Amino acid sequence: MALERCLRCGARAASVCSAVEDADSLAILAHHAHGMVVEAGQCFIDEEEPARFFFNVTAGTAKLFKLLPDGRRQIIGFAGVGAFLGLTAAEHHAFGAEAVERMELCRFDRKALTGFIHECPEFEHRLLVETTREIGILQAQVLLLGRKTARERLATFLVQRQELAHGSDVVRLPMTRTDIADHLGLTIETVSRTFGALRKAGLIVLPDPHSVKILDGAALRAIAFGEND
Amino acid sequence: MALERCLRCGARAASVCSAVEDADSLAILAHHAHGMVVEAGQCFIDEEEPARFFFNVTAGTAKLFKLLPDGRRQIIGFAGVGAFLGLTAAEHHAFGAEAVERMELCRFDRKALTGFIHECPEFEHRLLVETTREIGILQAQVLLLGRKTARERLATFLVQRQELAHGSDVVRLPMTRTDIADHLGLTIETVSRTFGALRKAGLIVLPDPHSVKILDGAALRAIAFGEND
DNA sequence: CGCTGTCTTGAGAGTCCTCAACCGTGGTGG
DNA sequence: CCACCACGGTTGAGGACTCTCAAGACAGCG
Repeated sequence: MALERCLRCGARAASVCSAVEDADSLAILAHHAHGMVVEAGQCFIDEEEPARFFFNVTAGTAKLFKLLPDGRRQIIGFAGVGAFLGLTAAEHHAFGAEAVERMELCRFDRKALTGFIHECPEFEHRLLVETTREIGILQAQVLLLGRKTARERLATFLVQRQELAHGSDVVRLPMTRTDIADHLGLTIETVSRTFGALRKAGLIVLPDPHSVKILDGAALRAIAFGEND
Repeated sequence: MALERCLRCGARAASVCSAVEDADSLAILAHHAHGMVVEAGQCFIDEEEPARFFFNVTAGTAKLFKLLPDGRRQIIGFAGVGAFLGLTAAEHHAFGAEAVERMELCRFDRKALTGFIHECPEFEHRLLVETTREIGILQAQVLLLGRKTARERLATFLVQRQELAHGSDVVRLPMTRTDIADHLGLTIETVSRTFGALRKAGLIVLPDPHSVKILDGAALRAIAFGEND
């Protein structure tokens, strides 16, 4: 039954759902959950679209983006396992979402879940913690885009990715160079050149375009935090 | 008594406090509130400082900023009447706050208010709405910093300021050119030149450095949203 | 084997930054 | 009363970082 799926969910520990502990409430939550798969490159939230669903990422990675009429794109962030998407102050989404790699999602009807949230203070509390954390991440991104150089931006990105990988030396980058560029407010060429510069400086190795081996994490962090050029 | 002060508070309608409606809860909230005045230029939150207090802005405007070790500054946003400051996922503040003009604040002890919030679901719900709104604002700022030109950034800023002024043609800018530059990821010279360019184009008039009269709001919005050059 | 898509690398251009001078206002004090 | 200074803002000239345009390398795939 549905409840079992939630209990066995690999993303449960990382997600807001872990706030729901008692079996009755979890049964209700499970009842509203609809599992789905999204293939790489597929869009599952359209910017400006009415916000009908919430999504919980249970596998894979998504890119969240905003577009300008002439096609310029800014990737607001990447959503990995445990991310909760679709909360919005307005009645429509303020950004689009597209799978970077094959994803598994848990979809909730927005109206139904909104009612459930109101009756489950622990869930709402956990959401508040998550939105607060998200604000901190976005503020850091604002600093990056407003005041950091290309080199500092890429170093920051790599440090963040390494933290997501629990400090492992080898970091996987499921997104393309274009995605990284649109995330860091740069062009694909500048991203590529800056990767090359970090490699030449002996800070990283690039076995292939979708993974990085970090040789000198301390130096990378120093660059990221603006402690030297 | 304290309750009366909350009930008569001019910022109440605009703030999260309006979520607390019943008298008993409001009395508890009022009991934790400590009114204070901060003069222009004074700092009331230091970056990295342990987060001991929440603040509710009841008058004036603050700038919220992050610094890099070499002095580069990014203004994350401006906090006006009704803004609730100090929510953080970590135990210390991730940004500093300084009064742009004389301010009045309502200060709450973080631990005490956190306890209150847990017992007042309406308050927590309202905080979630506000943090969600804040996320939307920050995402728009990320788009601005990552992908907009200087002209588009300043136009966006003026449009936002006009909305805060309820659409009035004459918009007050309490902050300095340096503050605007640090908010838009530009230099003071570029801000000044871009103001000049918008003035020459007949879109705005600058009676003095701290106010703008908007002559062609539609054109300004078109520039802001990237619908033309 | 050619096609497609992604990434890399190079050369030149452009937007914005840096450095610098100048202007206007307000406050201070001789 | 006015010289002087501090501060914020404006304007100009030159430079730099990143972008644009372009070509080439490489892997995957029909």
